[in-house]
Amino acid sequence: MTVSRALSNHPNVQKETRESVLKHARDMGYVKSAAAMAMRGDGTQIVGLLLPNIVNEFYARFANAMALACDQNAFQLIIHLTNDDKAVEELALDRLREVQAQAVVMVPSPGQSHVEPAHFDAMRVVQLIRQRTMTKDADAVLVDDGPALENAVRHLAKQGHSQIAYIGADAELSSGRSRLAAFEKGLEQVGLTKIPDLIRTGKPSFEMGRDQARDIIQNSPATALVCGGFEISNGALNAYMGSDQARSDQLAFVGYGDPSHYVWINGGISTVQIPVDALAQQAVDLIALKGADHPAQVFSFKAELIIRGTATG
Amino acid sequence: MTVSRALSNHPNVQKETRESVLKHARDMGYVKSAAAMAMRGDGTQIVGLLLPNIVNEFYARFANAMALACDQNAFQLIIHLTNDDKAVEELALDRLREVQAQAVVMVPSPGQSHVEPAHFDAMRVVQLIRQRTMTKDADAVLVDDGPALENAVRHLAKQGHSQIAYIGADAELSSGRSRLAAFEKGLEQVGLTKIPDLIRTGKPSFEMGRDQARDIIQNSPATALVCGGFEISNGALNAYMGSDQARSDQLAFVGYGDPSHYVWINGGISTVQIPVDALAQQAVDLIALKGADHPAQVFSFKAELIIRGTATG
DNA sequence: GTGAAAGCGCTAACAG
DNA sequence: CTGTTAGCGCTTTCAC
Repeated sequence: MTVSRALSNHPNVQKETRESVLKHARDMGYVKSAAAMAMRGDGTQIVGLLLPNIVNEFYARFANAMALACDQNAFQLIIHLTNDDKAVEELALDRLREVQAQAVVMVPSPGQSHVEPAHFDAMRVVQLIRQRTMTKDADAVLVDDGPALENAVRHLAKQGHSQIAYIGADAELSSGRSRLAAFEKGLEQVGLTKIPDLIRTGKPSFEMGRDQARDIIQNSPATALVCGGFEISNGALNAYMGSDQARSDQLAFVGYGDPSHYVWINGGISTVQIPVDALAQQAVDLIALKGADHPAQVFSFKAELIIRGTATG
Repeated sequence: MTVSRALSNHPNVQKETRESVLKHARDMGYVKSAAAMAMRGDGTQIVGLLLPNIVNEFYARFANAMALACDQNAFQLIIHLTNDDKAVEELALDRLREVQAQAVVMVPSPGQSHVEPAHFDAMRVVQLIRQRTMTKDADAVLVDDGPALENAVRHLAKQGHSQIAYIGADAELSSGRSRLAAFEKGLEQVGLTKIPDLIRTGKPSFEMGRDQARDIIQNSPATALVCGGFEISNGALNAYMGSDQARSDQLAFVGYGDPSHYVWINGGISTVQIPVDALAQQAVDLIALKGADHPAQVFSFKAELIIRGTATG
């Protein structure tokens, strides 16, 4: 009827009629049914965000920036936590498909995608931080942290360290591979030999970082430790701060990601800083760009090494 | 047709037919349209969460717990950030109504609700931390922090402090009123007189906390500072850590909320610890309890004073 | 055991 | 300028 046109801003409706309709609608608190619109095929305003968790400050800041941007663009942001679990991730994607989400921004969980079926559908996909090859064309917003990690090793070597340990993700993740490669490249650049026992890789998590760091601190001759992952860094820091004061004072520490409190801890935690706001902005730009076709672009943002107290000589 | 019954687990369908249907559905990655279900009146699986922000570790942990619980209960969690702005909040609520969210968990923004219209509708409402009187029956999950705050004052007095400052939310918030009252009650209990210049209230935010703390540190004779809010605490801590080392060493500090890193900063930040996981669990229980009627219950969880380095004599 | 009809809220495409 | 028809995907009736 006419009210539909009035509410949809169609031209063919009397000025007074429209205003009357709009007023009444406002008075009775009417809102259009998103379900009906979706069913007609008008699409939804829903965007999904899949993260391992949301307590890690990096992810929290990313989610915060995205939520803000989504509110501005009249999107609804649905968040699912995957805990880096493939099965949970697939479930979340299916649920997003149920509500016909326009797009998903996701941190792909480790493990090769076993030829994912129709888990994506019409959703635009933006991969964050990590990149997985997938059947579906997907944009990617990545971090170029190689130079910063090499730089960390060079810096530590210059401080006289020759026993530099590394904790990072294993080769299942593209980011795990590339960070480890950067670390090793750094060693090579300064002429240090790779010590297998000081290189720990695995499924990245707070617990993994904490346990590996604890072991390194207690049982290895390492004099410096470099982290290659957000949760790993926090876990390792937990072990570092909890360890015997004298022992940790002898260990140089370089974290990954830059939670706001790192600057206040232990004279300042040195770290690889990731430009989280730029990443979030790029991700939102990609999903706001509801352009029809998908050129599947890849963006990369440079990380920076920040030297503070824990890595000065 | 028959496939509908098969997919909906109705009894009236041949075993082999059902299995065939299910198999094909899985193969082609079929998922039910949430839009169609919603339109029929079956309700949605959507739950809204309205928070001021999500970088503050308290809110992040709350959101994390809720997101996890929602995934388990097959809910979809839509997050909107209000930045404590009333207008933004109302907009977010309307958007949640559009998608027929089952429930909203919200931290009400400051300011009396100007007889909110139909902003709620059929959504179950759970107020978090703060409570606002509203036309709609709403559950509330609150923090009983009075005893902990009184305790903080008593502890500081016992350490010899007589010039104790307080930064908190103003009277627009029930929580602001009650925390201030608890602080003053604490003063009274130890026989200290209230010093108006050392009591700062206003719209709670990181900036507000930082600026007030900076002013107190630089221009007041206070020897101790108690915070009455999450962002205020982080802002004040920022000023505290950034201030002249000598000056801040002379100032005892009691924060609010217990971000994981407080324990590592400056010998340990004393603080009022809120049981965030219990709060989140209660909120989820309330929304999972899709029981028809609304008894509008109020829950209260006890906060605890944690004394660390910054409040020891 | 299976099929046909109807309706949830909305709007594009046609009448009038 | 305004009204009617039809159909988006799904599940209840109610026949068969």
